[in-house]
This record gives sequence, C-alpha cells and structure tokens, in this order.
Amino acid sequence: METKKDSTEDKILEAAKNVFVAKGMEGARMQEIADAAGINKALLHYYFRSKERLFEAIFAEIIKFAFPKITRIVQSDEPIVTKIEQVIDAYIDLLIKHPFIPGFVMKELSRDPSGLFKIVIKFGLNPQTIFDHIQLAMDRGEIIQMPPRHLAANIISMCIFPFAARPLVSFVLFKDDQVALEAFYAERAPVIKKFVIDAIVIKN
Amino acid sequence: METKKDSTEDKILEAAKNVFVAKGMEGARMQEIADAAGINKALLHYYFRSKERLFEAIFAEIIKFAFPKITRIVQSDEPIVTKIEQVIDAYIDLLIKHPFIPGFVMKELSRDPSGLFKIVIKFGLNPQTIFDHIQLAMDRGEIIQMPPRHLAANIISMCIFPFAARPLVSFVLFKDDQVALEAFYAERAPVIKKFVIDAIVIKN
DNA sequence: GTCTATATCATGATAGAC
DNA sequence: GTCTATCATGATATAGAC
Repeated sequence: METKKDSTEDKILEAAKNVFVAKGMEGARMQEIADAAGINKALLHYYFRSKERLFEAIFAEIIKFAFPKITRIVQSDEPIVTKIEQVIDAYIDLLIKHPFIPGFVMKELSRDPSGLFKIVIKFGLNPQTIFDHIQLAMDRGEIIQMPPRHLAANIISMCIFPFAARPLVSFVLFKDDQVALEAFYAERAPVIKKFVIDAIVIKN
Repeated sequence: METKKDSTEDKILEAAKNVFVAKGMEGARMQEIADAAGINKALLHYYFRSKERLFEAIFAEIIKFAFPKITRIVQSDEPIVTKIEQVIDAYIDLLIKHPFIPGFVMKELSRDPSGLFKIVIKFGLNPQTIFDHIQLAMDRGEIIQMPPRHLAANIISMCIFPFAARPLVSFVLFKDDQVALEAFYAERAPVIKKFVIDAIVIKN
C-alpha cells in the first residue's frame, strides 16, 4: 500500500477514494474531498472536469483492483478442487485487506450498473469458460454433478456476502466487537473450503 | 399485494417506497416522490415533516417485512435438517417475491446503520439462541461439527447474495436475459438445500 | 497550478391563500 | 387538505487574478 502523496492529482485521487467509499457517489461532497486533499474545490474541477468524471476514475480503479485473478487460477492445470481452494483463499485474502470494496461496489452497482459493465467488457471476462471447466471436472467424476453456475454462485456468495454486509455482521453477531469480528473473518477461508469440499467431493 | 390507493397518505407511502428503493435515501428527490404520488411537494411535508422522517417510515416498514420468520422456524421441534430446509425455502421465497430488499437494505445499512439497529433491538432478536440450537444438534451427532456462526453465515450468504448482487448476476451470468435470470433464482432453493445437506450431514 | 470570488442551479422546506 | 409561490441552503461549476 504505497502512499504516493507527492503530486496534487494523487492527493485528490487518494482523498476522493476515501470519501466516495465512505459516502458513495450521491453522499460525497466535493468540498469534503477538497478538504481531505488539502486543497480547494476549484482545483478538483481543474484536474477532473466534474464530480461524475472524478467518480468514474475512482470507481474504475477500485473495480479493476477488485477484479479477479480468478480466471488466471481457473486456467491453470491444477485439479478442480485445488483451484477452488485457491480461488477462495485469493478472494478472502483480498477482502480482508480491502473490506470496503464489496459494499461500495454493490451500492454503486444498484445506482448505475453501466460503469461496471464497461469494465467487465473491457476485461473480456467470459464466465462460460469457467463453467465449461467446472463441467468437465464433473463429467470426469472429480466432483458431483450440479449446475456450474450455482456452484460458482455458492462459493462467491459465501466469500463476499459476510464482507458486503459487514455492519450487519458486526452488530448482530458480535455487538460491534471488532476483535471478534476480525477473528471471524480470518476463519472464513478454511471454513468455506471445508464446507465446499464436503459438499461436492464424491464420497465413498 | 393489496393496493390501497385510497388515502393520500397511502399514496405517498407507496410512491416513496418505490422511489427510495430505486434511488436510495440520498438519490431520492422529494419532487420525484410527489410526482409519483400525483401530488405536490408541500403535501409531503404536511404528512411527514421531513424527508428524513419519511425515509425512516419506509425503511422500518421494509425491514420489519424482510425480517425473519426464521426464529419461529428455528424454535420449532423439527429436526435440525428440516429446519434448515424450511429456513432456506422461506428466505428464497421472500426474496423472489421482493428481490429489491437486499440491495436496498445493504445500501442504507452502509450509509447509516442506526435505523436497523433500533429495529433489531426492538425485535429482541437473539442469534445466540439459534447458535445454541445448532450446537446442540451437532453434539447430538445429527450434523458435523463446525462453528454455528459460520454455518449460519454460509446459508444466509448463499440465499441473499445472488439477489443483493442482482445487476451483476443478471449481466455477467445472463447478459440481462431476464427469463434465464428468473429461472436461475427459481433453482436456488433446491440447489442450496442439497449443497448444505451434502456439506453437513454425517455420511457413512 | 493554485487561489478567491462568484455564478448558476437544484433541493428540502415553509408561508399563506383557498 | 391541498395548492402556488417562495425561501434558504448548499451543491457543482466557472471566471479571472496571481
């Protein structure tokens, strides 16, 4: 996490990221971003023409960052179970380091999905390849048969949702005890891996 | 789904619900709510003193509605596996009928969690009771041992997340084919039930 | 590039007639 | 209860000096 606070533009990006993540596009105020960056509002419009453009820059950066190394893992030659374990580890690791991402992305997604769509398309992400891959492993008898889409949905859900619903998890499960909450998140990866394997590995 | 469009107050509540759900608290405009209700802004302030109060009324209504019959199911005398199946069915059924709820709740939750907290407290919801119940079934050997919190997190995640991330699921998985999307959601309940049972029921 | 000052506009809220 | 007209605020955005 390098802090490049040299140039004004970087200071703005850093400040804007924090404010947008905390308040969302609608809730964020240009004045607040300017204050956080230690400059004035006029400079924001000098560097980025409008709030909309500034937001898009931040959103794209976060999405690209959050986006999967998944395809890379999936396209490797490891057995399917290993790949699944690696994906889960990679996801939880990312989320523990950047727990704000899911909530932010989902919030802005329901506001205006077009930004994400552009990025998904740019990345050329093709889920069908992944599903074909899973289906192949099923046909080989490595894991039980089930619709690959649902298997993917189950895994992704268990990884992301507890982070996306962080305020709820924190309060309902742990009465806002942050230490207990962090411990819970740290346990997620092994728990999910065992859960998935118990569910899909053929048992004799 | 009764449409009681008689009184002005009900028209406002109905209109406000739609607008708040679509745009969120920050994004919603009093003018838009007034237009949707077929009245003018002044009347909004006549019935509800401020935007804040109007929002709180809507939010509380939705939360109360979305809130679990779970405790009721859990407190029954069915075996644990049956209860889990009933909870999954109840959840998915609710979410198919009201798919907007998760996104809305999570968005406003990250904005200001205090509203939900009041309601959770008012409901006297005690997750520990549920966890104790699960633990008991584990000690009886009905299902395998795992931290009850994580089991609950896994189940809730698989139920809610695909609905909360609806725009993403719709686009990435189905290229916005709504028919295919609905079919996918309809399959969720049986898929999740089988997945969970395969994961936790002791196998010989 | 950076600042101050200001234009422009949209929104939540209110006053007061009917 | 419902309306029109208006206010007060705060937001984005721009002009222009340095």
